[in-house]
Amino acid sequence: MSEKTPGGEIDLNFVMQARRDKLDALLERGVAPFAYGFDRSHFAAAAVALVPPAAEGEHTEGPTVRVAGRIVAWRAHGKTTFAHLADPSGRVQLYFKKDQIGESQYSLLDCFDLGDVIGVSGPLFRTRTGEVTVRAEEVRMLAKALRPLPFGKEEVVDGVTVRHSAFSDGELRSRQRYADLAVHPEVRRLFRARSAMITAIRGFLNEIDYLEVETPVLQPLYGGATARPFTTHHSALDMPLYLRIADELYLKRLIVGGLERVYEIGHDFRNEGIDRTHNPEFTMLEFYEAYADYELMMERVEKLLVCASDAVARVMGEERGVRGVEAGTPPHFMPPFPRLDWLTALSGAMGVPNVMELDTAALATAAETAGVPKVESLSRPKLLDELFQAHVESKIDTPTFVVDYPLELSPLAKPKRGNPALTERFELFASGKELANAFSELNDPLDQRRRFEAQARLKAAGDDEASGVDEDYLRAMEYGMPPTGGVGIGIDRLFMYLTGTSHIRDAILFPTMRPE
RNA sequence: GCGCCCUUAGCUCAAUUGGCAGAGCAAGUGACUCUUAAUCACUAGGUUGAAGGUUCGAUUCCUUCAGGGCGCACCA
Repeated sequence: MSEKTPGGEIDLNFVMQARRDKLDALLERGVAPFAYGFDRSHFAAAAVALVPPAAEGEHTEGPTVRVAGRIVAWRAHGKTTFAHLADPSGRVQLYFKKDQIGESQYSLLDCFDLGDVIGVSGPLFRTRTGEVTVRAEEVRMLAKALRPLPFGKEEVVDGVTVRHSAFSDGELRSRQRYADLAVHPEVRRLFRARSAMITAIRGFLNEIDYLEVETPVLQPLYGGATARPFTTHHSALDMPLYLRIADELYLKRLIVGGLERVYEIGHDFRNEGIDRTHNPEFTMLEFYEAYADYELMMERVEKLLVCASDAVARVMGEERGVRGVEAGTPPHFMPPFPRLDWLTALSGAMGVPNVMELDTAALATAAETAGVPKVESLSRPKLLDELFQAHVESKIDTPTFVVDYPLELSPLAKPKRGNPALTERFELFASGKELANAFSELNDPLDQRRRFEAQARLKAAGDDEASGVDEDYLRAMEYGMPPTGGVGIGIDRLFMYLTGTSHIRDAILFPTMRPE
C-alpha cells in the first residue's frame, strides 16, 4: 500500500517501486506501457477450441490468433517462458521462446508482471502435456499494472480448481471489487448470473405486455412501506426530499392513468442497520396489473421465478465450480407452488381450533412458549406474526405461497371476499425466507385516507418510520383506480436464494461500506 | 442494540506457561529453451489494528477505543 508521507510525497513500497522501475525501463526502450487498443481475433476459450483433440503423442498445430487479457500466471525458465492469459471467456497458455520471438522482444518480458494487460499473436499448438497454447510471435504491453493484484495460485485436483493463498478477506473483496473481479472468474460469473436473472425477469414481464417505467427516487413524501428514510435537501426549491423506500404509490398512480401493466426495477433506500441481509440501498422489483387479483398474481410470480431460476442456472452451469466458493445449483422451481392457508396452518401447528379466537394473553403465553423474547411488549398483530414465523414460516423449505393474512397484519391489502377478517394477500416463502409479498391492492380512496391519517398520527407521535398523508396519491385514487394486483420482490434476496449466497455483500457489486 | 470470536509482511497463515516475530506465495538477484501451485540458490520485506496498564521482558495477560466476523432481534 502506498501511504502519503507528511511531506505529501508518495512513498511507494518496494513491490510497487519494482513495477515503476519496469515502467521506466519500458519507456526508455520506447515502448508505450498504456496502449490505445488491440485487434483481438479470438477470446481465449474460442482459441483453445480451434485445435482439435490430439491423438496420442501427436503435436497438433493450429491457426494464428491474436489474444488479449491479463497475465494471471507466469513461469519463466531462462530462454523460455510459459504464462497464462485470462479474458472474459477463460484462460489460454502462452509460450515465449527466445529463438522464436527474437532477442529484443524476449528481453521485453523482463518488464512484465502478473496483472499486466497484454496482447499476443502467434500460432496455436499443443504442448507435450496436451495444453493448447499460443506460440507467441509478437507481444504488446497494453496496460502496465503498477499495483500487484492479489492473485492466489491455482491447481486442478480431480477436475476442481483449488486456490492457494487466495484473496479471501470478505471486506477487502467488497471494498476493492475491481480486484476481487479481476482475480476471481467465479465472482464475474456470479454477477453475470445476476444480470441474466434481471434480464430474464424483464423479458418475462415485457412478453406479457408490461411496461417498464421509472418513477421518482427523490420524493417529497415517502410511503409504500414502513421504514426510516434517507433525507436530503433541494437547494433551489429549498425543501426536504426523501429517497424512496418503495415504488408502490407512484406505480399505482400509473395504473390510475391507464398504464394497466407496469413494473419498475430500481433501488429503494432504507436508513436502517447493515448486516448479512441488509444493504441501505437495494434492488426492488414491483409490478402492478389492473383487473388482476392476488390469485392471478400468484401465477405471475410462479412463472417469473421459473424464468429467473433458469437464467441463473444457465450462467452458473457454464463453468465448473471452484472449491471453497459458493456455486450451488439453483433450486428448480416446479409450479404450481403449494398454497398454505395462513389461519389453518398456524392453528394446526399450534394445535388449536382457530388461533384468531384466542385472546391476547393466550397469544402472549403461546409466543413465550415458542421462544419469542419480550412478549409482554408486543401488540396483538405482532404476536400473531411472531407465532406464524416460529411455527410455520421458519419450517417452509420449498417455495410455498402463504395466503389470506389476517386484516390486522395487512393494512394495505383488500379484505378477503367472503371473510372480512382476512385479506387477499400472499407471501412466497422458501428456505424459511420471504421471496415475495403481494396483494389485491386497496383502491378505495376513503379507506386509504383513513390509513394515511393513522400513519400521520404515528409520525406526529415521533415514529420516524411512519409516513404522512399523500394528498396527491389520494387525488389520483379519487379519479378511480381499477382493481389491481401488485407484487414486490427483493431482487438481491431472490438472487441470494437462487445462488446459495449467504451474505448480501456477495450479491451486490458495490455494497455500502464504512469509509476506509 | 445484546452475546461470542477475530485483527501479525503485499496475500494466506504460524509463534509452546509471558522469553531473539516466522513460513509459503507475491517481490528483487542469479541458474534453467515444453512448464503449469514450475524448480533451485541467495536477498529484501514488520510501529504484531490504536492508546494505556501489569512485568526485568507483552504478538501472548488486563483496560479502553477502532474495524471486522458469527449468532440473536428487525426488515426486503
